[in-house]
Amino acid sequence: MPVVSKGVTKQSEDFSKWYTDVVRQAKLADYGPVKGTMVIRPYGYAIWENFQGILNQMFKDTGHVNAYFPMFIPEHFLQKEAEHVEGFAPEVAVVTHAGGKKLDEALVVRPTSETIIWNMYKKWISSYRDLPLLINQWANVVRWEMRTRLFLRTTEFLWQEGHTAHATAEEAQDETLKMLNVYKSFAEDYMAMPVITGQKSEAEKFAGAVSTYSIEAMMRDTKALQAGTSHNLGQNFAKAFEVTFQNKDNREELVYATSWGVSTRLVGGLIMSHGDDKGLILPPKVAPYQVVIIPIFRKDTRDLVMDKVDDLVVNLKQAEIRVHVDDDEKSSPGFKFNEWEMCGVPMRVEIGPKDIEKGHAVVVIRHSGAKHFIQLNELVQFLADQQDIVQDELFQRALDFRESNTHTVDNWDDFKETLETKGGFIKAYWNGSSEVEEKIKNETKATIRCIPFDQPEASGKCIYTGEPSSQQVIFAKAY
RNA sequence: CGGGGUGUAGCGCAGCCCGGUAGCGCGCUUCGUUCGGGACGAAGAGGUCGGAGGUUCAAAUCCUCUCACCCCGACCA
Repeated sequence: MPVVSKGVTKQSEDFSKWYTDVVRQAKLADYGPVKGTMVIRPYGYAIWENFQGILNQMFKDTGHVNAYFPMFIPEHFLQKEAEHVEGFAPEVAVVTHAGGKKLDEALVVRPTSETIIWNMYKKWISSYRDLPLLINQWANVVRWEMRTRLFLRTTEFLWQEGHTAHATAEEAQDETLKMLNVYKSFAEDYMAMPVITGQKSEAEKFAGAVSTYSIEAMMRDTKALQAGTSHNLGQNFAKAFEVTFQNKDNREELVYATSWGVSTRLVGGLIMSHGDDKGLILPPKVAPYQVVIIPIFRKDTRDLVMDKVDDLVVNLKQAEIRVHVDDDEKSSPGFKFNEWEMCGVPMRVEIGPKDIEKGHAVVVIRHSGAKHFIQLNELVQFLADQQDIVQDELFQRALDFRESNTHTVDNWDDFKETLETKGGFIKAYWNGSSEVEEKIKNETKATIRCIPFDQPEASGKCIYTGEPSSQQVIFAKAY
């Protein structure tokens, strides 16, 4: 029997399918004509714009300025840093022809901008007085990935990349961790997405970095998502691009560097942190619309209802609440309820003749389904109060979910058993060997997401070799 | 790159085995009735059947080649 699908695939049935269904049905994004490319549609882009607005302010508050560097990079730039070229070579797109002829030197389309930026920094930095240099750019980058998924991994994606230059190693390390914490605040306070901060293992770190730190979040299928990274690049790029400065003692020194970024992948993280079988659930602080009003009327009651709605809109806007009125007369209220639930608007207001008669409106909270009857004169205040309440509940719910899907194990059999039957994050000790990490990955598909800053007092023994170990790490299957 | 799948109306699909003037659902347009959890009726618009060759009186259907996309694995934010 042909089933006309209303709604989306259930999460419990097929999480991947659910994700794709939601992205498309909520009109966040669509596939582009070239394999792996994505069109970010207005509703999805509105979320990204909200991310940008908040992050941009956070960057400025921490002393950074924005700039823009070119997308085309001379091919030999990429080859200057050994690890860097090795890490990115397989996934760069290269332009060999332009202007109707073959180019003398091929141009790579930036997969990240360290090389072109450090090429420029060489020109700009000569004295300790030029430091620190704290620049961010909002840009697109291209990485030719084998397997792509909307928002999570696409051939071209949007991101921000901060690139800083410092006079000392300590300063660079401070900057690296400072920005990691900016990301943590953003994820938790705005996206309501709890994250674990920690250091990446040698195998997982950025190609060209001395050390990489990340924020790791758990999605609703209990898989891990690396949601942001911050790198201490040491003097690697300064060496490669010969960027030196004269210190106070008039001695020449190599500059210390950091870079840090988050991408449109965060939109995917947002979707998979909160969504349910009805569709998206957006935290108020990043939702394009925080309130949707659905007026309920017939021809003869239209003006009565719309008068109230118009008043309400004015007052909500005054209270700086992002509000949308769906007064489309072609679709029924029931249709709109489902539609806006799919789109994840945190709260919905229904106003019809019956409500007006009683002097109230109906408010339905998206994530809980809770229904409230609120007097019209208290409505704006109620909705304003709910913003924070909903925001907090979503964070708490996500945190509870992560905690209840995080398991600590201390022997290899339990490790495999837990991973297979329960999934989620697994805390276990590890001896620090890349070889062991590789073996575990091959045997279980689980990778070390990070070595959390938050470590237990006691030490333990390596989950794989049984050797004594002082570092507990988080294993998980990851996106 | 390995494995699997799909290309027919905007979307989802049937038709292909067994060749004979292209169909269904949703969506879209117009009009009317509806409107408090995915409304209904009537009338319409819309397709070089992914592309190129071939077989045939005749190809969406058979044959050959090709292209594209999706899903699952190895690499990655």
